[in-house]
Amino acid sequence: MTGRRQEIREQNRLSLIQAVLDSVAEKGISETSVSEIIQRAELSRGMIHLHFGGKDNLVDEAARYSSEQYYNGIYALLETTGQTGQEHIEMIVRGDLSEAILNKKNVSIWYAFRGEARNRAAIAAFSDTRDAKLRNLVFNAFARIAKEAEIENPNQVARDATHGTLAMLEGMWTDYLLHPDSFDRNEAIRIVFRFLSTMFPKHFDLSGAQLLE
Amino acid sequence: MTGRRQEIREQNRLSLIQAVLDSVAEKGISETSVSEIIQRAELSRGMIHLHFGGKDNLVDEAARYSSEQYYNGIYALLETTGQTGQEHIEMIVRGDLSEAILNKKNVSIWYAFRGEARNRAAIAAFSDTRDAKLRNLVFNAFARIAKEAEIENPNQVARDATHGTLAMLEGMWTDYLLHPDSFDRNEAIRIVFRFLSTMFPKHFDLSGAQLLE
DNA sequence: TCACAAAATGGACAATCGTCCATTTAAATC
DNA sequence: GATTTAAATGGACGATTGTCCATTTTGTGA
Repeated sequence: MTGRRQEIREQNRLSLIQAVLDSVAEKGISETSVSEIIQRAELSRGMIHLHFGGKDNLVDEAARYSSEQYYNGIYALLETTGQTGQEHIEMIVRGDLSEAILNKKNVSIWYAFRGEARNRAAIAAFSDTRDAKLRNLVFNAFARIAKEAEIENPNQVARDATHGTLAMLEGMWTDYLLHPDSFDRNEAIRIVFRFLSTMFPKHFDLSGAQLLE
Repeated sequence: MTGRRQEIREQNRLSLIQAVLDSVAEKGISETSVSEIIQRAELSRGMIHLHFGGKDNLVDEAARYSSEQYYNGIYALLETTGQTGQEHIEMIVRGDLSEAILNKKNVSIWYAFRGEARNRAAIAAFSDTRDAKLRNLVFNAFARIAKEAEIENPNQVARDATHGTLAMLEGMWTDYLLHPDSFDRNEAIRIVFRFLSTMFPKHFDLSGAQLLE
């Protein structure tokens, strides 16, 4: 059994991570100080050093946690649907643009970390890992679709489709970042599906362009 | 005549802005301190307060300058080509993905500022202005194309094409940010043109997918 | 060449940063 | 209930932050 002692310890550890993410979302990385963090977590100053050895390690850990949460969210969605390539793609697109994943807090956090990624190796690594995992899921799905479509050069087409789809989703996130209140989720999904249906007319049409409930 | 005095003054002002941009590109916003800036500009500590009233104003001004540089670069390219819709779109896409505009320094700066945009009104405003100006150029070009194409609902199609194209370009920038050394400029352009040619087959084909020399 | 003023300097300053550890608290064990 | 010890506390610490101004420098016009 996990003793009450260890339980509290882990809960405090998590509180610190959540406090970092809240602060980054609300005030940005440059205003996320040790004082800010421990005030939000309602813990004492020494806890950061105790649990993580220093502030930088804590921030890195928060970035890792956040990346993992995103991927887990997408992956969980895939287990609620069928296993065909188009079902996977549809679910990834709709999930990536859903309120549960694409929301003000997540977007703030994600872009704040991205802005620092180039100068912080650990953050870049988590960002890359998330990206590579997602890319892999999407490519595998498109590879199956391209094979079925009996086109020439299916591998290259799958590659381009993966690249194009992810680039477009990325762009939609940026739109949301810049104009969260005027962002039109339906329009965003429709445009991605317009792209999908022109590339694979037999596999996609605009009827798939629905918001995730 | 502009006296030598005023000339030096303006040069120093510009040195400070350039120093901020260099520092942001190399070290990130959070490591861009007053000490760092004046060391790069080889000027004295008081100059920031003298010219800009404070560090925050200087950083805002650097963000404004950077946004303006981007837009001016694109706009200058448009004056070297024809005035048809497809010529404009081709030039914008090729310019946006050219080495002169999409390079390590610019990308670092752009994403660093973006990461702070949500928490700094001034930076968000410049980011928005650049975005709106570009969006306007692209929409006008697509509107002309959609009109010629004699399709139904040309306005909506032009809107979607604008949204999709800009989202894709945005995504390509992110790719470059994350993997500047393995980024394939040719592939990026090809994918955008694949999108364009499926939307407007009479106006675009893959022959336009060439790097800007 | 001299007097004036605009521009630039660089250090003083309080505030805040992150780190670290002597001390206190409280869960676990006897 | 007493003892042990892991966990948590919170303040001291030096380093660094951005601001500001008394002083010095230097171009300009008399």
